[in-house]
Amino acid sequence: MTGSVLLPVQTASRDDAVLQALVDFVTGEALNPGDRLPTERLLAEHLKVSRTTVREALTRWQELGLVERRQGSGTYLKAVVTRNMLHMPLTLPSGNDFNSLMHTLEIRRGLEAEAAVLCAERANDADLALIEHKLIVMEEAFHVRHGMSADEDWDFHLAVFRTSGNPLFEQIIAAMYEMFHRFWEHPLGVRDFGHASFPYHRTLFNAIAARDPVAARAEALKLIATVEDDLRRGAANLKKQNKSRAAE
Amino acid sequence: MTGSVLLPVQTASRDDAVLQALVDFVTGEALNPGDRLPTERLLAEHLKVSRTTVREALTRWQELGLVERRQGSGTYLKAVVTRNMLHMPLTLPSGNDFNSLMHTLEIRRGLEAEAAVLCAERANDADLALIEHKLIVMEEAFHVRHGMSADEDWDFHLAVFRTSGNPLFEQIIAAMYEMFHRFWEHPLGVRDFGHASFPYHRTLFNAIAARDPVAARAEALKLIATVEDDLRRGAANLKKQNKSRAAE
DNA sequence: TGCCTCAATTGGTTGGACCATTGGGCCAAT
DNA sequence: ATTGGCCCAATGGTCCAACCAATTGAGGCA
Repeated sequence: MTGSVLLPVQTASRDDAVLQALVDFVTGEALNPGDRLPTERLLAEHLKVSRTTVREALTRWQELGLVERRQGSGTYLKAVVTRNMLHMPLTLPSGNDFNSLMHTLEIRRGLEAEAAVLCAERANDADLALIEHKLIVMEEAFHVRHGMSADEDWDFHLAVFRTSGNPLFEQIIAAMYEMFHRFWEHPLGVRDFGHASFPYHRTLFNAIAARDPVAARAEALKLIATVEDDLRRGAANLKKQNKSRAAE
Repeated sequence: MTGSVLLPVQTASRDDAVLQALVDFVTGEALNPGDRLPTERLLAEHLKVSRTTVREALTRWQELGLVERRQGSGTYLKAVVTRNMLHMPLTLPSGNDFNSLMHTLEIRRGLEAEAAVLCAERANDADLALIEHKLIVMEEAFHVRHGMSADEDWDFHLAVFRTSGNPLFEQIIAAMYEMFHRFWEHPLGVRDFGHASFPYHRTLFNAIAARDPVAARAEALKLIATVEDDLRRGAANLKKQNKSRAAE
């Protein structure tokens, strides 16, 4: 009896190999997003596999958003393809209810706080200048429009994430933003959505500028908390509306 | 000229329709994760489409992690399927270097702490019993093998994430784990990798069982910290090896 | 020049065949 | 009664050859 463990044998399926070969081809030819891939028939011939197998592989890339297929035209690259890509399929069951929206905020709560910490630890003077600039732009937009401006707000947060030195923050939180806003075209009766978060942008910046990770985390959490409050108010509004509508 | 709007012709490709029909079937039959779906041949016959089309649809579900196929056995549901699911597959480039791995740990630091908090707040007695069971299984495996066992370890954390009530934790952290495991297969000189994290599994459970969110966060952070230490040690080992090899 | 037509190209679908793996049932040996 | 080997039906994986449907561009025509 040895302490060793029996590992299952490697059985990489065929279309995995096709995908790998495709990665090699795309990187080898230095293809960029927008470029056209070879015909399915050509790929099948060159890779010595059937067209069916090529199609299964391409279907998987399509589902990941790496590629777009246009009947009669061809298959086009939609994103940069590299070896060692990290696939993260996210799916929310019934993504338009209050709970699902709140779930995206719970992720943001964890990640934005962590990003703020890293940002405060790692920001150099140039980073700070950029973040402050984004902050000022956002504040000006706020005063002009008497309300939060989604783009300028996002730009500010983006600068924070990038300064954290970890590209995953930007990618994942961007996905959360998009999930959130896909069902938030017009706020659920909350006219000044996001209004309450405004002052915490500056306090967050101050904490970062002071290189105070603990304070930065605290301010980031306060900021998210205001968004969660807004969401709860919106849900309450919606409930009221439904009730009065049902009473008719 | 009427005021009506010209909607694009029903362009939902065939396998989109198949997917929709599958959703109806799964919800109608009240299938749960782990249950087996009908044969591809049966589905093709009932839906009046070719088996190829059914396969393309199932391939997409597989890529989203909704379903798992086992040759010779069948196709099994892996997650809850509902109408109005919101999919957002996220794929990002990343390498197998030290920095990339550390980035995944920074994400885990933020998310596992948050998940532990939510878990401590929301766990009921049944949840606690399940988590404790996974913990015991993991501890037994540890004593038998004199080291951490990846599967049992993951099962424990999975139970925590699921109890948090937010499916996004599991999905995001699963991707982080996968990236880590890709690297783990080439052991980097650290024979007892993960060893130090062992005791914190029980302390984490104790905090959750005591419904103490603050303590749960603290224990989760300690656990991740040990993994970060292991990774740093591994990176140092690797560096040393390279240096001595270069000196030959 | 500008428009139309048509044929080649390309992804989408089909039916049918065969391969590889799985899992259960059966049976002989222990 | 249990173990191990064997077979076989069911199931996902791959392949082929043909046809359908959308797109594109070249060539013809007014």
